[in-house]
Amino acid sequence: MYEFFRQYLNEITSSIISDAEFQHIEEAFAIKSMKKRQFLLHEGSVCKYMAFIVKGAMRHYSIDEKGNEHIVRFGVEGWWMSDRESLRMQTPSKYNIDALEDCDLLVATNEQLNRVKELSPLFFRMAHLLDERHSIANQNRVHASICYSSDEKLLDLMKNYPDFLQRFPQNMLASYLGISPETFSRVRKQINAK
Amino acid sequence: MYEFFRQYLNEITSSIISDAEFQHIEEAFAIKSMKKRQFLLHEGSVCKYMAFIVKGAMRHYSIDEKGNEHIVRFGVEGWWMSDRESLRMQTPSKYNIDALEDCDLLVATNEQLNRVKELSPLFFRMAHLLDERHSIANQNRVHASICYSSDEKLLDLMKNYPDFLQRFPQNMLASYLGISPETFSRVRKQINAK
DNA sequence: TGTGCTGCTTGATGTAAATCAAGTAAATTT
DNA sequence: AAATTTACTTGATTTACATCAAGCAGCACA
Repeated sequence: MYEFFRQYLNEITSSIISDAEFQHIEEAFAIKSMKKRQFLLHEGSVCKYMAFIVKGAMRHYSIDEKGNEHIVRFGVEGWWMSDRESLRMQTPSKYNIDALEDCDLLVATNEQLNRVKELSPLFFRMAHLLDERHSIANQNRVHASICYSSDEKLLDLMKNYPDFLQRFPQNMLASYLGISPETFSRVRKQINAK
Repeated sequence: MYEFFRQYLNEITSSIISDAEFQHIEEAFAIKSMKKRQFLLHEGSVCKYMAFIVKGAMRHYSIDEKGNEHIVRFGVEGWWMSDRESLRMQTPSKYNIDALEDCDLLVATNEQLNRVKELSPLFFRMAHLLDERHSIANQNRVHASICYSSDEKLLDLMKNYPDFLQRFPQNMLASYLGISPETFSRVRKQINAK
């Protein structure tokens, strides 16, 4: 359970974490299992956890006045899930996070996170790298969302996250791209024809 | 020139930086003036600098095959400008950055940045906070871009960055929102009618 | 074996916004 | 001051995409 997390930390920081340091991290993160459709965060409440996904898949989304879901982010093994804004500022979230598959998570609260950042320099560095990557990924997502037509959006998705197409239903992928499921289906057909 | 930067650092970290520590920072950042329309980064080249804007305004944008500009970010006094992906990975950028007004900048290269992060814990903390904020801002931008119709996008802009409406021409604001200048003009009229 | 879900496709219709085009006003250049 | 460019608006037309609606296939479960 923690072994995968340890590997992840080594990899992302290009280091080998010591037993002593990993001890701190292990203490800060609790194991949490979630069944499909269970919620990690409900709109209106403050985000409790920063969650590392060991197994399974999740989605981070909002619901508008008309009841439409808008997925801002997916998460799979080796990804983090949280509403950072809500977690850091301790403000009510406008988002939901739930499990798309049965999940095994490692979760830490905001305080535990701050504590472990102080105790483990490697974890601190990891947090930094993570923010950087997250920042860059979001930048690219903004770019795609502003510049691309729906077929370009889909092609971009197919290129960057080909596994998502197998793993998630098309209506969710459509929501992620900001297009309707029908358009998704039609554009997909059109692309495959080539 | 550096005084504004020093204030900024104090503010964002909620600390008071020592002379000794600020010395390191001052050494890492060079003063750079730019005339309106001058480029800090050209598409295809590797981003040289992380730039702190002391005075003036800039834009970060791409140009598509049809020659249309897509602005992903504006920058004004107290904001940072760079293509982080290109700077950190030292890869060619797909973006341009140029000055919308005459600018005074403080610039550091990637190495200088790494060095000053090592030398100054406060600067390191600042970098961390910055990434966090940047991440959150981009998250919200993704959300707006996926969920909002064009009038909601404009209202969102008016709420979050009211000064931009005075400062930047409408065609650029339209580009930033991912809508056409004509739509911007019409939607704006419609909103003001209320 | 049926009854209802869920996921996906396809066609018909509607609509928001892009594009095209023209014109005015303001700012810059000469 | 005239000429040119840039910024913005307004109307007409087109287009991409959403919405509405129906139908089908696979799966769950009773």
